[in-house]
Amino acid sequence: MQKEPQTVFIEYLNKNGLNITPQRRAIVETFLETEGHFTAEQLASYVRERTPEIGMSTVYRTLKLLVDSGVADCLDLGNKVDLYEHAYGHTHHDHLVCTKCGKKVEFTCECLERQQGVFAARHGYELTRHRVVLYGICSECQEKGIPTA
Amino acid sequence: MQKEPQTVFIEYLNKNGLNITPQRRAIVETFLETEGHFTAEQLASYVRERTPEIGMSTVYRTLKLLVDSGVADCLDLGNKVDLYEHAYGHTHHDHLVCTKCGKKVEFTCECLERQQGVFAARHGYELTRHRVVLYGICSECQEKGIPTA
DNA sequence: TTCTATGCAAAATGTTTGCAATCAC
DNA sequence: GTGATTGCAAACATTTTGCATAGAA
Repeated sequence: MQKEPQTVFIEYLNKNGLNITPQRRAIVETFLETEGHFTAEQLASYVRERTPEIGMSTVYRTLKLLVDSGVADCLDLGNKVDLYEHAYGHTHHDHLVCTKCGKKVEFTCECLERQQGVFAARHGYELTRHRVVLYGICSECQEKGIPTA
Repeated sequence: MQKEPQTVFIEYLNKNGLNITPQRRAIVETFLETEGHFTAEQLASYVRERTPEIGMSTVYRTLKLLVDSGVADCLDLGNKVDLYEHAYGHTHHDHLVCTKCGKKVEFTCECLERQQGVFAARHGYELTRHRVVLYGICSECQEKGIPTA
């Protein structure tokens, strides 16, 4: 049986002598209610729908705690914007991104998972993580048919 | 027999009604003399060693032309900084980055090259490109032995 | 001469930080 | 009370843009 993500976060706060504040509560709750991939800015606007008086720095700072506690993952899909997604209880996956509409699909590449260690070892690297992003055009955007420039 | 990269760039300029200026000349030459991965800022400082009066915007604008012409590649290795490398006459490769010292190794993952089309097709995507970055700690940094926090 | 390019300074972007006031425990 | 937290504004780093001047063809 697995812990609730909230619990994981609370325990992380306790363990590190950090306080549980209304802002942090609102941010985690909103974070967990929001599926998919979103920016800090988007999350902030969702949080403000219920708790209007939250500053961006608090959102950024709390997101950092969420990542450290293992509840959130921070993705860099190559847009210069950090995206966040649920991490706790989710298995590792990579992303396929539509370059027209931005739609994202998750997938797992078993072969890369297997192979990456081989490359790393070959060059004497101790692997910590990887990032695989495939870029393409999704079927809907292909139909809309703006030809690929 | 292959064209020289300079030639490719000059032809690109001509074809698009763009001028050949001393600045563009200095930037391409320096770009081609510089091996590896470097930022726009670094390239600018190399160019200025011989041609001191070059503005950053010109460097950025010219790098964009170099990428468009196929002479340069622009990489995003997850540092929020664009890195540039030689593209013309080089085959596609991915990168293995040391998270301590930043050292980069290039490799090719045949299996991903083969597999990526399968994933894309499965989700109805028409693939355009991919980005694979493996992060780890290189052998030298392992020896220096600052334990992985 | 005509259209493109340059360099500067200012804007834009997304994120981080300093700090005084405030809150959790 | 004491130390952690907040919100603001300012700082940041990187890249882009507007514009008047200068340059290529």
